[in-house]
Amino acid sequence: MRPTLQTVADAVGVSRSTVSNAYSRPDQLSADLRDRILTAAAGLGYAGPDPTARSLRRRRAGAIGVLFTAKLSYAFTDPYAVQFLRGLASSAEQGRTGLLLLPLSMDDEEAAVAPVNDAVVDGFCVYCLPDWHPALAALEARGLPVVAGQKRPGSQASFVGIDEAAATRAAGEHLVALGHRRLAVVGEYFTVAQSTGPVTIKSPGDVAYYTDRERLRGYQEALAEGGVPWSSVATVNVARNGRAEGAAAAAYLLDRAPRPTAIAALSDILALGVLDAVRARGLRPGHDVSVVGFDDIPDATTEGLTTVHQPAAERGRRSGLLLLDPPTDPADRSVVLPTTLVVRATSGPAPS
Amino acid sequence: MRPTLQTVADAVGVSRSTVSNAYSRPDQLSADLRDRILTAAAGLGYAGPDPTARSLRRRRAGAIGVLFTAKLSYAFTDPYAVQFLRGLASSAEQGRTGLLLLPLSMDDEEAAVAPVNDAVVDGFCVYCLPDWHPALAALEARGLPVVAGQKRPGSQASFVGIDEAAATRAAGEHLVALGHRRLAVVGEYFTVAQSTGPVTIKSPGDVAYYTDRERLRGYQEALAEGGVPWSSVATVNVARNGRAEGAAAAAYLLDRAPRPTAIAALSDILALGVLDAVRARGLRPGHDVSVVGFDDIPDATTEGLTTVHQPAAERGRRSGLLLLDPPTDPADRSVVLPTTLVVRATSGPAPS
DNA sequence: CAGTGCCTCTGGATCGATACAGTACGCCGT
DNA sequence: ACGGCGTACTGTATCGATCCAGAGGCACTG
Repeated sequence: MRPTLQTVADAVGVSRSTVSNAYSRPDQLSADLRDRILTAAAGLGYAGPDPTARSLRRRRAGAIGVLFTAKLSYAFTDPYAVQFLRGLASSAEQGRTGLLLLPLSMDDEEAAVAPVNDAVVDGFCVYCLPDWHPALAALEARGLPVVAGQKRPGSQASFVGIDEAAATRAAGEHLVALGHRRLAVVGEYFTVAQSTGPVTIKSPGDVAYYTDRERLRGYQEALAEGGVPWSSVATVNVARNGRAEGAAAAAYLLDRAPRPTAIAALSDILALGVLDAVRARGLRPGHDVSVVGFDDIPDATTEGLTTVHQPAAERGRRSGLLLLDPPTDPADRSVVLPTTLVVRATSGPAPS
Repeated sequence: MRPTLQTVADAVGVSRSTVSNAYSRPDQLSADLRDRILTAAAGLGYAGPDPTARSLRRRRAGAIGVLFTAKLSYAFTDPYAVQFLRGLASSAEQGRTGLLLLPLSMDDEEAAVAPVNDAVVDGFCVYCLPDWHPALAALEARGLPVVAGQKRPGSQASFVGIDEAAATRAAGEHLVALGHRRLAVVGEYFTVAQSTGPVTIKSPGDVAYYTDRERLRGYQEALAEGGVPWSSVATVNVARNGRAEGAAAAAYLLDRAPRPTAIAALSDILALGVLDAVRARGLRPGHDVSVVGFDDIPDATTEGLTTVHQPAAERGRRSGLLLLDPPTDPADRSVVLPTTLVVRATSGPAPS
C-alpha cells in the first residue's frame, strides 16, 4: 500500500498533524524534527501529501477549467485562441495554478455537461459557447467563479472582453466612408450546421454565438447609418475557422454578379482566405475588392490586412486574474478592453 | 452553506448512499425515487457530487497532467507540439479525461517540482525535459503512470516515441550520398544558456536533451560512416525554436568560409528559418546549400523541405492510451513509431 | 407457511489529508 | 513556589463523497 501521512507519523513516532505540518507549515515545528520526518518519508517512498485529499480539505483544486467546444484541436490551431491561452496561462502560472482543458460535446447532451460537473477546478473560463449550450446552465449550478468573453442575461459570471459591436461598427463606418455599398460578411457560427455556403440572416440577433451576433450587429448599425440596408448584405457561413474555408466562402461571393466591393470577415484567418480567393481571380485587394478582418493576428501585419485589433493575450491574462480571486464588488467583475481599427493595405475606395 | 449529499438526503428522507446512487449508479434504485431525489436536489441548488470528494474516494482524478518546460506559450506556438497535443487530446476525450497543462520552472527548484507533487491527475505525460530536471525524480516518487517521449535509465515510465537516432541517420546518409562533406547542425537545446550562436559539442552524448542528443548521434554515425569526422561539423545553438532564430543561426554558418554545403536543422521550424537565410543571400536551396529538417510539419510540404516525417498526432494518441490504462506487461509499455525520410526540393548534390 | 432469492435501501467504515482547540513543558519574574 | 506566557506537538472533528456488508420487504416456490 502507498504510504500516507499516518504511515510516516508512525515510523517517526509523532502525530499525523505534525507530519502534515512538516510539509505545509514548516514554521510550526522544529527544524530538527522536520528533517527527521522528511528523511523518514523519503525512506518510505512517501512523496508528500496526496493532492486530492489536500484539495478536499483545503477547498482548493489548483487548476482552472477552460471550456472548449468539441475538438481541442481547434484551440491549438487558431492564432487568436493561442494568444488568449498564453495570456491565461501567464496569470495561472503566477497563481500556482494549472489549466485544465475541457472539451465539450456539441451533440451528446451527457458529454456536454459532464466535464463541467466533474472537473476538479477552482473556476471556469468560457472561451466561446453558443447561447443554447447546456454547459452554461451547469456552470451556474456549480457555483464556482466563471469568467466569460460573452455576456449572458442573468449570469453571475465575470466578463472580460471587448465591445464587439463597437469594434465592427468602426470597421463598417470605415468601409462606408470609402464608398462601399455592396458588402458581404463571412463568419463561422451563423448556422448550427457546419457547412460552407451562403446563408440568410434576417437579423443579427438570430445568431446563437455572442461574438458573431455582436459583430454582425456592429456592421448592421454602421451600414444602416450609411444607408445600406441589411437585406442587401450577403452573408456566408463557413464550416471551420480556416484559411481554406475563407477562400471557399469568398468564391461564392466573387463569382456572382454583382460582385461585392467589400468583404468583411469575422476573423483574420478567414480574411486571409478571402484574400487568397481575391488574388486567385486576378483582383487587387484594396482596389477591386476591399477586405477587412478581425483579431489582428501576427499574419495580418505581414499580409497588410485591414482589421480590428483586439488585445488577445491581455484578455486571457485578465480572465485569469479575475478567476484567481474574484472581486466581491460585481462592478469590478466586468472588464471591457479597448479595440482599434487598423487600416492597412486591403481596404480602399470602392471602385466606380 | 452549499448543499451536500447529506442535505439532499435529509430533504428527501433517504440515506446519503441512496442519493449518491441516484447520481452514480442509477440502476441501484427505483426510477421513481431517483426522480424525487434529482428534483429535490435541483430545488436545493445541488449540482451533483463534489468532484474533489469523489476523486478522493474513487481514486481517480479524471485528468492527465502534461508537463511543459517554462512558458506554456511555446506549446501553442510549435506546430509539432500542437499536433502532439491534438493526438493526446483525442484519446483523453475518449477516456472522459481532461488535459491539465503544467508549466515547470527551469530555474526555481521549488516551482520545478511543485506542479508534479500538487497536480490532481491520474498520470503524467512528459513532453520534453532535460535529463537533469528535478521533476523527473518527483515523477518517479509520485508513483503514477508516466508516459515519456524520451528514454531514461531506470525509469518506470512508458515510452511512446520514435527511433530518433535512426531517423537522423537516414537523413545523414542521404546527405553523404549526395556528396556533402562540409555539414552543420542547428538545434535548440545544445546548451543550457538560451542564446543563439555557434557552440562546440565534443560528443553528442554531452547534450542534456534526449531528442537532440539522439538526433545528433544519428547524424554523427551517418557522417562517420561516410568518412566525415564529427569535429568537422559546425553546430549552432538557438535560443528558441522559431523561424527567425533558424535564420539567425544560419547566418553564422553561411557568412563564414568555408561555407557548409548542407545544413541539418533538428526541427522544421528552424529549417524553414535556415531556408530564409539561404534565400536572403541569393543562394539556391538544394543546389548551393542543402537543407534538411525534422518533424514534417504542414509548412514543410508547402515549402518543399526535405525532412524526416514523424507521426506527431499518433505519438500523442498512443501516449494517451497508455496513460489511460497502462498495460501490466512492461513489454507493452514501449511503443516505437516509424519515421520516414521525405526527400523534397531542398536537398541535392553537393556543389563542386 | 417456511424457505429462497431479488430488489431496494441503510449505516458505518473509509479515502488522505487539514484545522483548530487543547495539552505538555520549559523559562521567566516575583 | 507559583502564575503567566510562548513554543512544540497531539487528538479529534471535518472535508464530501463512495464502498460494501447487511437489513427489510416482497414475490415466488415447494
